[in-house]
Parts: sequence; C-alpha cells; structure tokens
Amino acid sequence: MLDAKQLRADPAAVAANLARRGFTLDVGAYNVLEERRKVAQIESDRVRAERNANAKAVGMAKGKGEDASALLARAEELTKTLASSDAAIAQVQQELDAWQLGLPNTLHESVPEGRDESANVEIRKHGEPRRFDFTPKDHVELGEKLGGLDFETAAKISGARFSIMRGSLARLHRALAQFMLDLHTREHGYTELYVPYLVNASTLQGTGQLPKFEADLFRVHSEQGFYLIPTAEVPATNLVRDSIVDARQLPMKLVAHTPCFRSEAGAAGKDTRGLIRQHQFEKVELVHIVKPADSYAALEELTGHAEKVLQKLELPYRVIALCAGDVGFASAKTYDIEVWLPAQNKYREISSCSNCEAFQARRMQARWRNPETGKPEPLHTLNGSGVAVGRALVAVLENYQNGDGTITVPSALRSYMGGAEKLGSDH
RNA sequence: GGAGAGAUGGCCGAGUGGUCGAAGGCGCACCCCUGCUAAGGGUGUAAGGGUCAAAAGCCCUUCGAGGGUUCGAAUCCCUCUCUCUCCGCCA
Repeated sequence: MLDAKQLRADPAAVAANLARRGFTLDVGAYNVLEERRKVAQIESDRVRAERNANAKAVGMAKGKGEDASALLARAEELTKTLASSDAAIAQVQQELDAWQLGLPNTLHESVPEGRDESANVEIRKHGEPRRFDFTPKDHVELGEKLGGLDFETAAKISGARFSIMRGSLARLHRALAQFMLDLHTREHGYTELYVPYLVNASTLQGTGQLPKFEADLFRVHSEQGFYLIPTAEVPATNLVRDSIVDARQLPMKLVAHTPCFRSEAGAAGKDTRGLIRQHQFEKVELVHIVKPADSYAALEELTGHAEKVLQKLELPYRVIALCAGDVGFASAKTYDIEVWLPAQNKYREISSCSNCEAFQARRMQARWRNPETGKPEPLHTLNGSGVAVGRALVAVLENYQNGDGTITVPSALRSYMGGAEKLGSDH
C-alpha cells in the first residue's frame, strides 16, 4: 500500500512514478473518492460527537434526578442520523481501500527505465561459462538418463508441471537445500524458520498477493479459506504483521526452506519442459525486516548472500537490475540473479531480491518504534531467494555434466552426499 | 470431536451500564537524590483518523472480530476466530 499522506499531498508525483511502470494512476478518480470520504467522515464525526455529548447529558440529568425526556427525544433522532452517516462513510472507505490495495509500489529512483525485461541492466557477472568438448545435454535428458527425474509418472499422479525425483537425484536436491540453509544460518547470521504452508487471506494481503493476484495462487477447499504459500516470503514477512517491533530487535534476518505452490496462471506454454516452471517447487527464502534507513544497504547484503550460494557451488551467474516495467507489484527495487544454463545457452533467473520498502509493512501494519521520534513508523521489508532449489538442481546438472552422462558433485555439496564425487545411474 | 475458562495499551493486569481511553505494575524517556557490586523518589508515556499552512487545541474511532440490545456498552445478548485446561483421537 502506498503512503496515503503522500498520495494526498502530491498525487501527481506518485502518478509520475507509477507511470514508469506503465501503470496509470487515475488521479481524478482518486480525488473524487478522497473528497467524498472527507465530507462523509466530517459529517459522521460531527453527528457522533453530538450523540456522545447528548448521551452524557442524559446520564448527568438522571444522576441529579432531573427530567431527561427532551434529551432522550433528541437522542433517538441522532441515532437515526448516525446510522445513515455511518453507512455513507463505510461505503466510501470500502471503495477507497479496494482502490488503494490495487496500486503497485512506487519505484526507487535508481531503477532503470524500460517497459519490459529487454531493458533490464546487467550489474555484474561472476564466473565463466564452461567450455564443453561435447554437446551439453539439458537437465531433463540428464535426469532421465540418471533414472532419477520422472515427469511422466508425476503427470499421472498429479498432472502437468509436477515432477518426481528418485535416488541420488532426490538426495542432491535435498543436499542443495541443506547446504543453503547451513550457509545462511552459519555464515550469514540468519535465523532459521519453520513456517505454515497454508495461510489465510489477510496474510496474503499483507505481502501483496491478494487481492490482485489470486489467480496465481492455489486455494484449498476448506472452511478456513486457506491458500498454499507461493513463497516463504509470505509467512516469514507476516511474522511482524500487526505489531510494533522494538528497535533493538532490528534488523531481523530470517531464512526458511519451504515448498512453494504457484498456479502459473499466466504462463501457459512457457517453460513447459523440465523443472524450470512447476506448480510445486522448493525454495530457500531470505527475508530482512529492517529500519527504513538501512533497507538499501540490506538489499545489497541480501543479494550478496544469495550470490554466495552460487559462488560456493561454482556456478557462473550474473546480477541484473530489473527495469521499471519489470519490477514486481510490491517491490521498489529488484535485482535478479541469473545462473548460466549451458543447454539453453543463456542465463536464467534463479533468485529475485527485492526491497519492498514500507509497501508490505503498511498493508501488514508492521511498525517499529523510532527512538528519535518515539513514534511507531512502518518497517521496511525485503525478500530474496537464496536460492530456488529446483532451479539450482537444474544448474548443477547442466554445468557439472560429463560426456558419459554422469554428474560431478560440486565440492560444496559432497559432505551432504556422503562424500560422493560423482553421480552415475545408481537406481 | 466433546466440556469448561479466557482474549483489555509495548508487556502484565484491574475494571459487570454513564464522569473509563481505561486503576496498578513492568518497560521506556526525562528530572531529582544518593554515591559504587547499584538503589530510591518525581514527572511523562496507546494507536489510527479528521480539522489546521503547521503546531497547539478540539473532534471521531479502537478494550480479539463482526452483529445486536440501549439515549449511552470494555461491561448485557448472539455469531465467529484464537488461546488455555480436561476428555477423546492421533504423527
């Protein structure tokens, strides 16, 4: 949610910022709504003030044993007036809330201009893509050859965009997640979290998935109206929902390994082959909850932590800054980390690190007490993949493949693989 | 799943129809006293919104959520959510 004060004070500036995303803010419609709200609220407040004063007078008159019938008659009128003025303010407020929940975050000034991903800017590159003396196979072929990756059976059991892993491949997948968790908790100072995979609608509204992106979520058919989490960002960030955090507890650095569930409603026909785009996948997620002044330093730090995973795995990658048109709804600035995939001969997203500034915090009512002002102020929240486990598996398979179809185990993962240096067909 | 108890400010906790946004305590901030394995005293201290150029002031809302009774609800009634205790079941 945007800062209502800023929106009221300078709607044109907000509109100009959002226009960079290609989002048209209807300032006129806002002004009309806001004017209606103001009028309705002033009227409602006025009537209520009179009712309160009148009720108090009734109490005092009765206390003194005086006749209160005139006051009581007035009171009945006021109660009727109040009912209609309350209905008016509730109606406007609801329209205004719905409208505001649909507005994306404003962008940080450093975000490059551009309409779509073609305008994204490469920030840095790490590692050299390996030269193969044979034609590298893609992970689907490698996985099937190893006997561990099975999309056909998964399709029978669930449907398209699911997978089954077996044997050492399943173990390698688990090893990746363990390695990432250990790296972030032992070397980067994160607190590990275990969180619910089913969450309620308020939680999803807090991080920005609802109400606008319901189609991307899986909703569970239950009385409680649960949704499956699309990322651990949702439960982890909502840890501070509806609370005022003590300044001494900041920054909070949280890491959680969870499955993620996405309906990929808008992705029909995209990445249909392999593990790249699945309805269910694993991710190690990093979340920072910080003081506003620290959030851009935190974004660099968090991105660096995700990069460290790829550095330790010795996978070539690059970091790009998303352009205005490509930055997600809740984010003010996003870096994507893209890992080199030899079979596709290109870099593919494996992590997305965002500073949401106060956008989620305002929706969540997540605040901290600023010692300088003594007042509660919205926190800043950040999140980033550290990293997507399924895609990391793809990257390891493709980058570490040998001519005979075996896979060399990256040295960082060997202790998680019982010391194995190579995966063959062992199923 | 059954029975019972509860939900009040940053935290703990009192409050059963009006003058209660709410005693007391903790924590925090400032001040005073004292003077060394720290203790005592005083004052202040909820959030959100409106009015205003702004501040002060004033007004409104909020005692888990929603609805109801009433001139008036933290307080009475209904529904829901959550927490705790006991029973059942279970990994």
